[in-house]
Amino acid sequence: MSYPFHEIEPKWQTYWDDHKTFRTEDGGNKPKAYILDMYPYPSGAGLHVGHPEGYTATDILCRYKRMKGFNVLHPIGWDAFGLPAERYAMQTNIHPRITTVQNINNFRRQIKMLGLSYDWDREVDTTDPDYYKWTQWIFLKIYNSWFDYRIRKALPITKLIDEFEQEGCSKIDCSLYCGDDACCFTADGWKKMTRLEQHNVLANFRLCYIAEIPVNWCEALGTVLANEEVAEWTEKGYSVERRPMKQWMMRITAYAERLLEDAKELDWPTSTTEMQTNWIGRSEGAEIEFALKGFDEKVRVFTTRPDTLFGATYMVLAPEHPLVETITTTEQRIAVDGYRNQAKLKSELERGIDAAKTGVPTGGFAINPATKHEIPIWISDYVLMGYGTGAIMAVPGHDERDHEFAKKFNLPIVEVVAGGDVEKEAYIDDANGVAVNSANDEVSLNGLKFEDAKKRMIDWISAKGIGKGKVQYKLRDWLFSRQRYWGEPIPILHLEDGTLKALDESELPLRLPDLQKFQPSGTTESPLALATDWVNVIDKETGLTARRETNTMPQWAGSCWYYLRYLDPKNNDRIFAAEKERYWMPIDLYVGGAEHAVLHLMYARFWHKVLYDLGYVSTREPFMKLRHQGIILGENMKKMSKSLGNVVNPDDVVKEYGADAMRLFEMFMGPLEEMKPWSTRGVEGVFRFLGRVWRLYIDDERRLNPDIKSVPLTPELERVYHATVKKVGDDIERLSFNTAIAQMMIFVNEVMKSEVKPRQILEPFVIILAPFAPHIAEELWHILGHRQSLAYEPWPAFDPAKLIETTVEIVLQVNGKIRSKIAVEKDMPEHQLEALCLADENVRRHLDGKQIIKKVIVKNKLVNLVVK
RNA sequence: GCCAAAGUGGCGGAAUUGGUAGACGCGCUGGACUCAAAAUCCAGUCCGGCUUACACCGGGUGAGGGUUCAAGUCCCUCCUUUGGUACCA
Repeated sequence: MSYPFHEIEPKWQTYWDDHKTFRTEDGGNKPKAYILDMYPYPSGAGLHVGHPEGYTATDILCRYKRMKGFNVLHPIGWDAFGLPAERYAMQTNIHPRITTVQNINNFRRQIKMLGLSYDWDREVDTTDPDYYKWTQWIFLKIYNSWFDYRIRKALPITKLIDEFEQEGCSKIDCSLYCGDDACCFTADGWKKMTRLEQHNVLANFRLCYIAEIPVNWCEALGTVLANEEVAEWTEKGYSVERRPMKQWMMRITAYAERLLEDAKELDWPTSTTEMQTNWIGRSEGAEIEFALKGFDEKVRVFTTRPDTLFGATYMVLAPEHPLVETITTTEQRIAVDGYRNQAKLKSELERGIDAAKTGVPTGGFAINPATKHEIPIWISDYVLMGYGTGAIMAVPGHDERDHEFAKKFNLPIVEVVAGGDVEKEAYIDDANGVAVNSANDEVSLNGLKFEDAKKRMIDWISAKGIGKGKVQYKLRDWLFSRQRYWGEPIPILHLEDGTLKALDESELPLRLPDLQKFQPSGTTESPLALATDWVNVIDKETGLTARRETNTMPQWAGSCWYYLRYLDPKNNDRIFAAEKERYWMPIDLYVGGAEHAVLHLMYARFWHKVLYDLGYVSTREPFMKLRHQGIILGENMKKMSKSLGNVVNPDDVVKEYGADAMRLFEMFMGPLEEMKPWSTRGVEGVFRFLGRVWRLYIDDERRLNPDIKSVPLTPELERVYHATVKKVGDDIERLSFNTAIAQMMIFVNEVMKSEVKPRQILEPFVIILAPFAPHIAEELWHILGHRQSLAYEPWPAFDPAKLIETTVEIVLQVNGKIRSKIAVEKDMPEHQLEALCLADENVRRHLDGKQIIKKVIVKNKLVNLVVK
């Protein structure tokens, strides 16, 4: 007979809803625990078995923590903007709002069906204007801020204007903001600028800005994609081309150093921290200026090996480098233009696939500042415009790529670090190499190892004013705009005088206009461009005509801060109350998919740091502890997919075995973070376990099993009970749910075997079971005579004294091999153990005729005799 | 190529600090109950040898080496799988 999960699961779900059992108060005397799931994108396909894995894990921890006396914040919401809903609208003309609401309703039904203990009063939906009002509000905060490198933090742009008015830009290193166009001005100079001029200067400083950059444009989707999104869509068969477009960017690069540093204090999977570190890609080196033969312009290069400057025998520019135009000679013009046109057609990815070196000489020459030699300047697509300065000094003796290129095009190779054979291959050992052939009238690196040589070279170029030490990052600014309808409108006006104007906070939310059609605009603008009434406005303040920004925000925007809105989800006056933020933050545990290792998790950290600098949040980092749930494969060990027909639908599993069995199985499969296959047999296994639990407590008449009585405990039952309380608690704390479940099975097996079923351990066992299988536990608790939910019952205590076994098994070894086992009293002194070992018949057989040369005795564990 | 994580029975996995490898579950085998089946319960189940049996012996945690009285666990080399990355100067 199976137990009536069909009846009891909906019953308790209704009870929890009606009683708002899991509503959380802000504050109080209890210690707090903020335990967060990555909220889902509510797709039309409904919940996948992968979702409940992470959700069940956190749910168990939350239910346990409540019993341990914590005030637990455990919310859920919907990441509901996004391309799938919009694409569906393009096909059907059904407003994405409608499908989004339907999908959310379905997801909510499925999540409730699993008995997850969320505080539903805190549900958020990123597409709700009351939510995206605050996404836009953060956008404005970021737009109206700049990063002050002197104190390494963001400040309101008004502070910068004040400074400009007082002392111009004299105290600021403008090259960090304006690059080569650094336009230095005095306070007077600032005041004399026109509105537009001032606007343009400030644009260089803002954390959010518009730039014309080559982007990944997808014609079929009618939108640009971030570099990191390209792979996802090309896999689905969409093609992407590179074209320069004006796009909104966020200056995440300003935070590169802090993102790197603060990651050290996080309890995250090493692979995830590692991926972020690689993504940021910090490297230390120098920027060096090379003079051009016959031109006044200089070329700047970035190198991590300034110690090899004497070995730079040629230079390579990226095909898109602006100076290519200037230096190309008439003889080389045709070849250079041809090569540049070819390079333009290739994406960065395609350039990488064909690793064979190509390139053409420009005919121009640069002067190596150390050797004074004229070195030829080539262009090649192995130099990327997007990294460093888009130009390199080529040192074929000590760089593999330069070596390959030099070999192919017969360029000179000079050894400047001794230790290898530079004719054969580049010698790149920076730990052992010693500088040679590296001296001129002013400086010599000869005899120095890498670190010293590098330092001396940087000192020299700095003194000469032709370069400086520099830290370079791979990380690029965040491409923030998308040509979509179904996203947060960017609250910016383009005024007719060419300036941008941010909306005032009081004008938020800037709502999406309703559209009749959801087709792409036909231009590179989003469908919002078609909403002419919405787009064209008059700016009240200046009276100028204006156009609204038609780009919308990327899907990451809403998820960059949703964890903060949960703290105070209904607040209409503020993004959240400061005291609530101080009470709840930071997040104690964050669980979600590893696919968000760099994107979501880095963008969210970035926004958090800006909000921290501006004083809105009190912690440097949002997510103190992070874990990823592993992917659940299909029964055939392959990734679940519709085409393979191995997708498991939670609705079917719950229908057949119930939510408790589903939860239990997902946790019993193996370690949370590992990849593991679904197994219907496995579900049946835990389902049988729940059936055993039911029959242990309940007789055929649905009454309490009459064998459950207040009777004295046997020592065996007492020990297994206390061991279970301890192990299940410990295992939940370290998210080792599979072993916790195994221990509960051991307990139930023991009690089933026993004639006596003492109420004093069976009653608290229901509490131990409850975090894992809450419905059956509530029902048993009820039948045991309680009239309230067990959600806040205290977690049972265990008595460590009861765990100690009075007898222990001692392993007797000879030469490390087990020869016998004996049961002895605990803490038997070593000399007695030794005596018993020597007396053991089987041990003696192996000692026969041999000499004992060493005795290893570990109390309560083993005796090992070493013989010869 | 580079970086990271991981390789344990027929299967999913356990072994938290160097100290009894294989907990728990699945599957399988045998038995009980039943007219029969399902369900349930009991027993066995790493591989091999020997044995009526209890026992006993040998081997065993991807491969090979090392440290140690003792290694799934620590060190070195290699192989495989998964994830990330892709000329980042």
